[in-house]
Amino acid sequence: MLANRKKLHPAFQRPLPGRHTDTIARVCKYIEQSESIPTLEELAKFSGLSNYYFHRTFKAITGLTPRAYANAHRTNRIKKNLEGKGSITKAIIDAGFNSSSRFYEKSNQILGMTPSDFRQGGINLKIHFAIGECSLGSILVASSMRGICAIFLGDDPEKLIHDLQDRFPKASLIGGDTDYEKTVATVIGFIETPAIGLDLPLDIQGTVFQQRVWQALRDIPAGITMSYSEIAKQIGAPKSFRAVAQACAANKIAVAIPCHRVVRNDGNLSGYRWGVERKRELLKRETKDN
DNA sequence: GGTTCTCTGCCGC
DNA sequence: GCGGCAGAGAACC
Repeated sequence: MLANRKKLHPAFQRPLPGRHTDTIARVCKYIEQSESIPTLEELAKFSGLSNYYFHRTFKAITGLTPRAYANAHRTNRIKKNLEGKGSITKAIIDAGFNSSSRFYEKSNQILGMTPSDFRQGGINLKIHFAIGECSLGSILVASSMRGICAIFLGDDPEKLIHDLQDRFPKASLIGGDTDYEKTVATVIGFIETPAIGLDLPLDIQGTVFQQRVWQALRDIPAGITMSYSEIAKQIGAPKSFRAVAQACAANKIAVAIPCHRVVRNDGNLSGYRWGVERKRELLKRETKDN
């Protein structure tokens, strides 16, 4: 079943991490230290590569485009700034947004709520959720305004709801919405037949590093598995395989961010937050589909 | 609403 | 391995 683990899928036949890992790491620092988002040209110049090749190399190593990396960093910065004291406008400007009105236009997209709600710990954040049953047991699907923010699997529906409360302690959780049942049905359909894919927006919240790991996971095609250290190499941080494992464990969106496709170096399944038997079953289905 | 920038697929050397 | 073009779409002003 795991014999194809070493085969290089076409998705990975692109500029390989390694040769420019150091350069890209320097570019990442450069982005982090910049007050505003540097242009592609500026970054390419800094790296010594052409715009085109720099862009592809950056994405191959970090899993994010330079713009997406800079945006993710800026989002983290605004969140940090809002946790501190001082005015919201100052927090926005200090994070590198050139005007607060522009930020407000997109605060829902960026924070999922207004900055003042965010400051209060997401007190007005609305999350719709529903519980269903699938062949893997109980399933909870939850969405914020931006998209699916959680998919949990388990045996006990009550426990899944408690988990959701723990993960989003201040949000108002809205259950029993019949419209939302459709979303759950779509997700269940995807779990039963992974080959159909999941064409729903995701609300992926995490640190820049976690997002890089999760993006790398989403790049693993169905039917293929990778090890934690392979993922670490893939994102240009070969020594960070433990952090990769932690990022996998922190994944809140089961199956859609396929952390089940990450296994141990020797091919053993290793752990799975939602039960190793479910991991085995998911991988079995995916190899059957291919 | 026009302009500029970003991103990706494809190709050539 | 690397650079370049074209075209679509997003972001900006």
